[in-house]
Amino acid sequence: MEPSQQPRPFRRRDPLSTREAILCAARELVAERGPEGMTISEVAHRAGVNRGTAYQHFRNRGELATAVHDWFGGTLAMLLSSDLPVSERIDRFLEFIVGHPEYARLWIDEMLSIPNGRPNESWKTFVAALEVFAESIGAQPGIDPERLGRILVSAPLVWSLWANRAVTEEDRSLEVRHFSHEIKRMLLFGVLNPEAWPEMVAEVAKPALADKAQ
Amino acid sequence: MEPSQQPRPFRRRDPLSTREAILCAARELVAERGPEGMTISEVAHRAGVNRGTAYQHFRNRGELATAVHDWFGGTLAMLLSSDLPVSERIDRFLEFIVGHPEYARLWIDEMLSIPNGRPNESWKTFVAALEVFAESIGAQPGIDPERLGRILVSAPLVWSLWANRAVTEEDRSLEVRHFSHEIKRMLLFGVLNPEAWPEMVAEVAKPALADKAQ
DNA sequence: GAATTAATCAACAACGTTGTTGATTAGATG
DNA sequence: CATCTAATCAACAACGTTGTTGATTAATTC
Repeated sequence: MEPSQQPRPFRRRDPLSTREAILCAARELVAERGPEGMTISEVAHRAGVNRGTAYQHFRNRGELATAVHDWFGGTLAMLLSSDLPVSERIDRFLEFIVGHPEYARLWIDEMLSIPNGRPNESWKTFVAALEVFAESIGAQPGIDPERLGRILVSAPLVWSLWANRAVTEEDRSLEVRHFSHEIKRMLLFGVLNPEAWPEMVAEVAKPALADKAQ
Repeated sequence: MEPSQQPRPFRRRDPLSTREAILCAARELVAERGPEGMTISEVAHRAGVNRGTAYQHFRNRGELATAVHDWFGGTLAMLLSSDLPVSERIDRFLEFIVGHPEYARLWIDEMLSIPNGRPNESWKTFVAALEVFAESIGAQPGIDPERLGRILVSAPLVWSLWANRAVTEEDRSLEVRHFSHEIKRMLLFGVLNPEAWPEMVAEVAKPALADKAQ
């Protein structure tokens, strides 16, 4: 490597947007390769920034990782709470999550790593909202908000990442409509025809804790 | 590091179980840290084997990774097909998946990385079985097998990893019963009370493709 | 029991990543 | 304009991982 004749090519200084560029690249990388796959080198490279600059903004790898994590927590609440009617809320949610695969991936990682991380405030408020809903006239009786919440969130997350295999924008929005239709259908009517499954109906009629007792 | 006086401590030779130990450690590691988090060094260390030995059994990191992948594909079919009644099948599935978190994690990675990997044969047969079911008297009308399959599989997978935070064995089996109850309830009755959501019922009555047309 | 095979390991070189340091200078402040 | 702060970068050392090679020897075969 010969010493370059040209003066060092300094970039225009704008620490705020530099930091944002680094964070953005980090999110992207975590989304692509999972949290362990993110390296400072690659992040800096993608952000078009010297590796040392990244260390100026984030003390070390761990701090960058938690910064990604925090950014995520911030936007999560926004997504779960809304005053739109349910049907539109579902569509908005699905569209957002398909349009932001890095977000879906982060969310899944978040769900899988709660023991290590801090407790998640926005998740609690989401479950609280489900509890209110479960008591309302619009809900089926006997709902378990905590577990239903897991189902309602995780299924679209995993699906959305899968759906992003679609190449064209058209294919993607078609897939959104298909999934939206199926999940609404399921929410309204379930999957099994109760008349054909009397034993299961009887089993579910009992509370969960008594199921396997005796 | 001084040269050791003792003769080199050779381990009893048993290539088959050595290979199995390496594969097992690899699975464990992929489960814990995701596919990018698996290093040959750590795998060898956990398997109690010299790193060079690992290279004797697997040409390189990639080959070990696909070996893990293949092991997974093999056991997948077994899990999805069964002649048990539905209710028990659900319980067995949930118990297995909670008892084998490394499997759940691998499965999720698999679902998220289909574009890179080879197409998944066992998934196709699973969807085919769902198609047959969808036409049967036991099913609700209008089911979309492909999308329903995603929901039915991904939700328990993500839940199971979350459920493994439970410390005691008792807590875990309690959680299994709760989730089992909720998912059966949902399969039978859905989530929303159709009478309270006439617009959504009307929306779902139309086929998915016509939803947003006009 | 001698010769062969191959399973196991230690040591090596090449490479990538990490975190640190010191030099350079853009932009802010006086 | 002179000074100061801190944003940016290049270079460095320490470390871990990768894949290779050659030595050692447990099993197997003849």
